[in-house]
Amino acid sequence: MIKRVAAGRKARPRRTTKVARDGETERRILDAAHTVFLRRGTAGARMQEIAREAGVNSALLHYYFRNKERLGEAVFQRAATQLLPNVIRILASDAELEDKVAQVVEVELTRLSETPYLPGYIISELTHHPQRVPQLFATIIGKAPAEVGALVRARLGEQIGERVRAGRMRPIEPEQFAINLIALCIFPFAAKPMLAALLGFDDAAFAAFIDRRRQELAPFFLRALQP
Amino acid sequence: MIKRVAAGRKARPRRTTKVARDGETERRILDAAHTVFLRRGTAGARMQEIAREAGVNSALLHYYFRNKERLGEAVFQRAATQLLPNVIRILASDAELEDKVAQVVEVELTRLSETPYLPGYIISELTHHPQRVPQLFATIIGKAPAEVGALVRARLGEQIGERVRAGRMRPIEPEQFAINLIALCIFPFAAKPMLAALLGFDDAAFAAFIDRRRQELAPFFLRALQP
DNA sequence: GTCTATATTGTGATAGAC
DNA sequence: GTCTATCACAATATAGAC
Repeated sequence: MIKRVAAGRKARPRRTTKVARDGETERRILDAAHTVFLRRGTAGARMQEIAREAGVNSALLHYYFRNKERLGEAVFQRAATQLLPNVIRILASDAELEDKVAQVVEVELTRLSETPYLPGYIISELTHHPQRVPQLFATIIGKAPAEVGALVRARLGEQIGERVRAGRMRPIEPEQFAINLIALCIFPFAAKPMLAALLGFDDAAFAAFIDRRRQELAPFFLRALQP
Repeated sequence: MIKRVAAGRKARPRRTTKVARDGETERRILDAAHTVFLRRGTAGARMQEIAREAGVNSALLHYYFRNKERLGEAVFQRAATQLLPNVIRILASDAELEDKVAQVVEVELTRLSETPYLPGYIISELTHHPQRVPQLFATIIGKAPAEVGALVRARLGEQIGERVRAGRMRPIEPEQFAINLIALCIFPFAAKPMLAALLGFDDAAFAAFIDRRRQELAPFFLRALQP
């Protein structure tokens, strides 16, 4: 049992150096870690660089996150949370299939325009640590990954089936449907550095490219499904 | 000037331990490095692991490649050479547009099925070292990257233009054309670990998935371009 | 060319003062 | 909670024998 001194009053430490309220420092560190991990990858990231980026000493990183591995997991989960749950929610929703396509395009291109390094980082981590994928996914979406897959597959399969029977759509496996859509949204960002070199895109040109894409992509995709 | 002893005869060192003829050891090391770098990424790869994989001592890696960075570059160039030049050659060729699509699908899915880690590795490296991209590309394809981009763009643009004027195709920028096609080919491999978790694919199921894709992808893509 | 042994540096992590 | 100082070890790189 912990002895309470001055019961009813929160025990606050005296501020001898700069001290952040609430979880502000923790957040600053996580933000910095996010930046550095996305730029360098988990293996290439340096605790020292994160500390500098956060404006604190590297000992503090260990104070808040214990070690590099845990900090890396926190960053990965935060990053993956920005990428996956939205798509899953939309694809599993009750919206019309055509609306789902438009929504995925809109949501993903918007999100990725804000954090263009995200796909490269996620793909990189998944490729280099495939064994951790199931657990990480489970934490992010709160269900077993295979369960989510089955849900999306069933829901999409149903909607596709309806349209095929009505002669309005060509048969396609729901998995292929989902992957094609996601590929078209994500790949340009994952390949951004390559496109920059090959097509001479700077950031502005790339942004314009994506904006044009925002208009064209859903119709492009839906035409491919016409009977 | 180096003094020649026994002129006319190549100076060969005595074999005291196991010695490989030709460039066999160098090749073994490069193969091992390829394996390890693709699995762990450049930053995560360990010279020691590469040496073990190659069945030699790590000092030999330095003998042949001087340092880790150069070894990494050799691997990257070798890897990128398996992925890029084929596509570029096909897209810039004189073949009919529809045939180009079929060829790219066929060539890429075949190549990537053999080395599924490749896209994840390339994307990872590009993301984490964007500044090195132009030079690396220049070495691989023997031209300035932007030049290649312009070439492909011009050739595709011309072919698309013909078809649009003939009312056989919907207008699309050549850049979007190329990226959509490449995205549909490469993304499933880059996202393989994610798909494995979400859809419960093991290697055999993934291979079957790709085989079905091989049939469907070109028609799918071409339908999207119909007027 | 290939090895063993070792130097040198980089980097994650902890101790302890404040 | 935050810092300075330092430890311990991992990893790259080199020297030199064979």
